[in-house]
Amino acid sequence: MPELPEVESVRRGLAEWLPGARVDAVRLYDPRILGTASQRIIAPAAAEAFATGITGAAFDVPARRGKFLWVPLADHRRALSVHLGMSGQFRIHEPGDPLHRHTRADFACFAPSGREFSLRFVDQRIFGHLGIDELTVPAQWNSHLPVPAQMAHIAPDPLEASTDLEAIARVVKTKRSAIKSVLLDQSVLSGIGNIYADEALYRARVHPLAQAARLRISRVRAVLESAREVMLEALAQGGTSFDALYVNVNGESGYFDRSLGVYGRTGQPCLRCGTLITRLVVGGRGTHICLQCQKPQR
DNA sequence: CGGCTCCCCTGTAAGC
DNA sequence: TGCTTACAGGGGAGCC
Repeated sequence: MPELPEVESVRRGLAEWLPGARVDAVRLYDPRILGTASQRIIAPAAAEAFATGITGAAFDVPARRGKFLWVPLADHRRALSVHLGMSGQFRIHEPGDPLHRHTRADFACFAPSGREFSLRFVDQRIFGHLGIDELTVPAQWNSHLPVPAQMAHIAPDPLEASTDLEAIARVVKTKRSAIKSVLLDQSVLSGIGNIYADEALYRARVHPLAQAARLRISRVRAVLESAREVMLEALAQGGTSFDALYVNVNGESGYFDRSLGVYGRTGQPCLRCGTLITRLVVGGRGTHICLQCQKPQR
């Protein structure tokens, strides 16, 4: 499932193709991709508005905050907003290529070079989302990044230059929930999903159920820095999965399994101490820890 | 505020 | 063997 490093890989791939490209036609194969879990029924007018809003526009350089992605339109007032959800992928195709089974939308594009290509959004589970949205600068973050209005509540992520992890650590310290739940709270710090939350806690040797407010600030700092580190490493390994006709974003064939310390390693020995990795549930999410390395009191 | 639960969806896997 | 059920996960809504 795409978290920050995977979404950034996708963004970089799109950046090779989209800037300056004009959208000649939009085809929505499944309008549910415009909806959300609570708004699944899409009025035909809404689907129409999406298509007409994009058609004729030119794309600018794709941007990202956390797991959220958007492609500003050339007027710099609106953007194609994207969340990959669990299984969302972008693929670049020749216009006539056969459609992948789970293609939900297809943008016929005309590049400045004169080349035509097809930008396709593929999403098996339809947890992903596409939209068209106004760009705004959220007031609550110390950042000047214009983001789609729907994403205004999303906090900056650890890879943004203006993100101050020390300040984030102080915010985390005010939370009474389990540290893992705080890591997954995209309004505190964005980009961390279930996998990297487990990895960051394992690296920093912190128990996922530890109450954030009761952790020493140095431990919180260590967790946040570990999260940043592990995501940077993943990005370095996964950043090259894009070629002329194919975007690999689903993680199934990437670095995932190779470099993970605890995630998905239930029953296997801890790489540091050999203790068997345990699985528990935190905030409804499957959670993987080494009971020896991540003692509750630490 | 925080901690639940449910929902969206579908491929996979376990259980009967 | 073939069916049914459980489960996974990100994010948002609603409730206590």
